[in-house]
Amino acid sequence: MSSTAPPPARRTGRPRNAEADRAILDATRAALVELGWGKLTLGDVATRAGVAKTTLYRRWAGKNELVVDAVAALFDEHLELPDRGSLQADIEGVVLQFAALLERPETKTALMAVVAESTRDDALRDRIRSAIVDRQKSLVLLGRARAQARGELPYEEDTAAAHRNADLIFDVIAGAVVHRTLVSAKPVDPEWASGLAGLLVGGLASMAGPGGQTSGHGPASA
Amino acid sequence: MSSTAPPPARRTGRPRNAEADRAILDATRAALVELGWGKLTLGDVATRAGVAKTTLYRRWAGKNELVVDAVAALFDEHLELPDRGSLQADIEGVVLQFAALLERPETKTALMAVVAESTRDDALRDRIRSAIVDRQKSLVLLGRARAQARGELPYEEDTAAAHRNADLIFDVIAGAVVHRTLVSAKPVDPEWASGLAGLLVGGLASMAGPGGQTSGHGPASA
Amino acid sequence: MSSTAPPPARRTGRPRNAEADRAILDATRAALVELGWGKLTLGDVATRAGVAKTTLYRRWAGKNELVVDAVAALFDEHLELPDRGSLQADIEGVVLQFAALLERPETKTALMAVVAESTRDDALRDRIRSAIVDRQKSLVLLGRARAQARGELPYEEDTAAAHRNADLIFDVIAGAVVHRTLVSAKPVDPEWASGLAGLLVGGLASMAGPGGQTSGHGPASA
Amino acid sequence: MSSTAPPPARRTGRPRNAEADRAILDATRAALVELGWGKLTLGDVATRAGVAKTTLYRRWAGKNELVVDAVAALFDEHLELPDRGSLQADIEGVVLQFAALLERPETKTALMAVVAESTRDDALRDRIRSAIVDRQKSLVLLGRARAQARGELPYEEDTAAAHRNADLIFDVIAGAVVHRTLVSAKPVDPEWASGLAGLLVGGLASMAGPGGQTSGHGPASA
DNA sequence: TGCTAACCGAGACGGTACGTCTAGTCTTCGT
DNA sequence: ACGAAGACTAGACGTACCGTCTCGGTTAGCA
Repeated sequence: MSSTAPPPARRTGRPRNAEADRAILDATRAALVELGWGKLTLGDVATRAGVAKTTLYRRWAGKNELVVDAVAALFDEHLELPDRGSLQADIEGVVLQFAALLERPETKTALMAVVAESTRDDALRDRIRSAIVDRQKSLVLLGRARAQARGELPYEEDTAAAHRNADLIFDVIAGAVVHRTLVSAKPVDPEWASGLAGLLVGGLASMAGPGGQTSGHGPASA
Repeated sequence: MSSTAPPPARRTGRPRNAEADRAILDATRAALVELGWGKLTLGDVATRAGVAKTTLYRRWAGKNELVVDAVAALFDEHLELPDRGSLQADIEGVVLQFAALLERPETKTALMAVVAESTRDDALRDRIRSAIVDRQKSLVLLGRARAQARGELPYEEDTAAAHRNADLIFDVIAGAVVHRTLVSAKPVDPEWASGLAGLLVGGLASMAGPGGQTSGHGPASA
Repeated sequence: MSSTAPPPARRTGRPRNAEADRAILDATRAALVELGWGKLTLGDVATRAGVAKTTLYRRWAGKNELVVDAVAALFDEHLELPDRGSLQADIEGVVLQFAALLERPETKTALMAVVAESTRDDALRDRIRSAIVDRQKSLVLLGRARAQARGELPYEEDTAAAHRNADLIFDVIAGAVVHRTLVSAKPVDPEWASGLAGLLVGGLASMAGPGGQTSGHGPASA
Repeated sequence: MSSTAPPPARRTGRPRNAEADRAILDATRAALVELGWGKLTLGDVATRAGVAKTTLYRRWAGKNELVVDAVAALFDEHLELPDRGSLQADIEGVVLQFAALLERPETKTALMAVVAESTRDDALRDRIRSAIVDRQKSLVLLGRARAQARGELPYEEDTAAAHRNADLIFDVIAGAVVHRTLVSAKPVDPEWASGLAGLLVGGLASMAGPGGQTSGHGPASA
């Protein structure tokens, strides 16, 4: 999460001011909310943080890296998955939790901005994936494991298929929430979350039930 | 969809060069693919279009407006929904079609860029919605109507619930495709499309079958 | 004095609006006073004159020509030389008269502007000379003739020397007044005019008296 | 003479590159000769000087200030007054020296341009006065002191009158040379210089002789 | 205690693009 | 043919940030 290149164990000289890191990331988030990605300038971030521009460039390589780091921290804190007793409830929980995160202006702006930028920058995409996306995906895996333990879902024997399935569910949940929030610009309220969860639980059940195939070219409910 | 301020029927003075509009929008798309949103400069667009910068600023207020107009045209051409005989097949069709659109570099870059910018600009969001999103949503409505005609889905009596349901399906399909493409950065191939379609058809069936409830906190398939 | 190319007696088509010429020149002078040469724009002049830019360009070739024409008129009106009875008084008179002209903001600004431009444009310099300078020089010749008639100055026999002398006196008077007004930025009051006239009368007398030499490398009053 | 805001002894930050100042002023003079005031662009000056436009704007507020500084340097180097043994010869010397300076294309163009602009800008006029004019005036004072030491001119007792007198002589010399060069567009050759010097020496002698009055409304040679 | 290496702030540097403005030309309509 | 309106190309304007580079000064840890 921290800097681009973790300093290779310096031993001498004045150590870096640890407070500066925090001040810079805070300032980045604040500036992002006020100005948006396009108007965000590193000079302004430095001023807000009470730090010289040099200091900032000494620690991050550019705007992208800085903003990804600034946003990634938010995802660390706010994603967990308390066991709510059923797959339906667990899905509703994670949907609402993710939505709450996305409603925060800094998250919304920052996430879309870095994702947009990542369409042209593979390194940035990898960075986003490891810093943000993979953390969310683990929740999906956790939810599935719980549902399997409860007997709501069968244990998957084909490992590759299991992977594909988890990826699909993850893209559906995350994508739907993001699209609802940012594109449709409508609220993710409990009712909507329940609808989405119901759709998914129903779909998963139908796929698991009749023949257990997770993917196939034939009709799903034939 | 056309220019920012549709000229209010001027009657005097030299008329605007209609070719210029086309040249500018073409140049914008080309520059977008080569350079990406961040490096796109209006001066460069003007040069490519063989037009003075002034002409460009006379017709569009800024980068956002220009790019939205340049991109909106792409969405006009490529969205249709041939009847493939089943709900499952129709969904697969729309998913693959939308994915094909998103794979094109100019669409990918441009769409994400304007969406990102729209998180800070309500006018821009409305602009995107009317130019791009609403057109896609009509495909969802068409698909549902066909499925109902075929007997695959029941007719919804509660109009409000029907609306909510269509919105949900739309967010799920569009969101999942976008997330798969841009965030997960994996291909939307027929297999994945089939999986998604199967999940949705199953889910829709389960919601319609037992009690027809679109939202409920109880287990979906108990 | 009027347009750059005196229209060669057109006979067909709509005749030019004669009022427009006057309105444009008035607007030019007004704009010149308010904005100065550097900030004067032809578009602004056209607007002030209630005339299209095209009309303006059809009649004058550019900024220089327009401003010279606009300024030349001012010099027509204000130069005459009533006989005040002595060379000293006549010089004081012409000095004060010229100074009064230069104090007017439009004259000051305009004259310097076109003179400055003329350092790079020989055609413009000739234009200025015939329109403005030569008119003033005739006053010097008139004053000398009167002084000779009164017996204050001897008749010059060497015609070339007489010419040189008149040129010198003209440069001294005009130059001193301009320098006092524009560079030293101090008023040309009667006291100063008297001092200058006294200096010149004394100088002329000393040159005419001892040997009549207009040029000589020896001391003037030894 | 130096920069717009003589930096009040900054102590922090990277110090300014002293060579840049010289390169910019040199480039300004060169561009002025080639292009003239009207076509001179600061961007071009920056390019010629091998310097960024920003650097130029950081040190001078605009075209006027830059050109005044660029020209003022010439006056520093090229104006001095060697003692030539007599008032007549000293005046001839300063006239020829000043004329030589004015013949140089950059001086001619630049001086007239800034003087013209100064008719609308008091700050610019003060700048010109302190940077250029006052330096020339000191030569007049020096010449008078020498003439007084030689006994060619009496010592002035009335200090105010002495000031007025010096101002008059200065306006006459400078004004006559400028007018001859720029308006009459004729050369300042030794013959003309001698004529002007003779006129002045004679005038000064006549004013000093009879009654010593430097200014008066009565005839000068009564 | 003193050395020394890495830090820090400030701010100038060469660049690039911005969005605006003006010059001077061209095109259309209406008189 | 003219006048008015206004679009056109071309290019300078002065500003804002970029990311880099000197500076003079500070602050640890090792000797």
